Amino acid sequence: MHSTINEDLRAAGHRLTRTRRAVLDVLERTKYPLSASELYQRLQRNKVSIDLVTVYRTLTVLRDIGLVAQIELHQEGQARFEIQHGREHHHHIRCQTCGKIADLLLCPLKKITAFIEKETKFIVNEHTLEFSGLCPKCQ
Amino acid sequence: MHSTINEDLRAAGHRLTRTRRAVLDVLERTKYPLSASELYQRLQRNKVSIDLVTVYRTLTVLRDIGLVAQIELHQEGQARFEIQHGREHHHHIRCQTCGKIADLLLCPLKKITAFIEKETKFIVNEHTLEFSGLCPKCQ
DNA sequence: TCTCTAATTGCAAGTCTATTGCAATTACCA
DNA sequence: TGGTAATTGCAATAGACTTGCAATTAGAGA
Repeated sequence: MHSTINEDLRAAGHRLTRTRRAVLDVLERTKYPLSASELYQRLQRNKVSIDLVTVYRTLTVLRDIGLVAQIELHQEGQARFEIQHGREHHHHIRCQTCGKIADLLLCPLKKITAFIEKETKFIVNEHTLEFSGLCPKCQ
Repeated sequence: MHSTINEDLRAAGHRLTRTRRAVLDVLERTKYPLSASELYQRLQRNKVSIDLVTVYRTLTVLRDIGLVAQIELHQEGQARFEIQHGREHHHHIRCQTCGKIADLLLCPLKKITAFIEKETKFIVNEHTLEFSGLCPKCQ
């Protein structure tokens, strides 16, 4: 598992350091996308001393080579990150009251993307699709 | 047209001031969503002297009563605002190279929302759907 | 029209997320 | 083992957005 991650990093001229492993470990153990500062706090709790700046830089590298996905939820004011490597493309829903984030294991946008490309003459490379509402507990 | 806007404001305990009219005017004349600072610059160009803080506060009020929509595009790092009043619900596509933003006059999410509500037991109140890619000129 | 109150605004300062410069450290290939 | 490039921490900075507060303004009622 980590061997592929290592290869992906090296292919982009990067190294799989202790720091990066620690960041990936936290992300792999968390079932929802984390912000940089949440990630930093969890590292501290695990007695892993990594500067917040390094967390940001690590997330940027991991995102740029596609191991990690950057997610922006409506009006949250901060980016979140989750492991992408080995996971299906998916989206999220967030509770407007308690902030709980759940995965949506679907993406209904393939046909729509083709339609948009025809209509707008854009080439579509990415899309963002996030829902918000009230989770069962907060209703 | 402005009469309804006025009523909406008053219903929420607000006033339609010269300042708010100026902000709405700029938004109405612009065919794509503006950030607070872009809006501020346009006001200055029009010799309308409104503090940037007031622009932020105005946009918050207009958004909260539903006259204006707040849009967040992937990795832009700033919110954008556009007139919602009298317009169809729609989404956007943004060029990753030149930043051009185009409207997509469609929303494919009604059925999907019903499905998500059934699957997750969330009540869905909002969704964000934005695309990015390359516009015809930048391909 | 005048007055009074609450909403609005500008200015200064502050908060929070994220980035950059630079020197010290570390990884790893030859 | 040495040399070089990547990585990291620390300090400073940038940028979006918010808050406190005093001054101004709108407009409802007298």
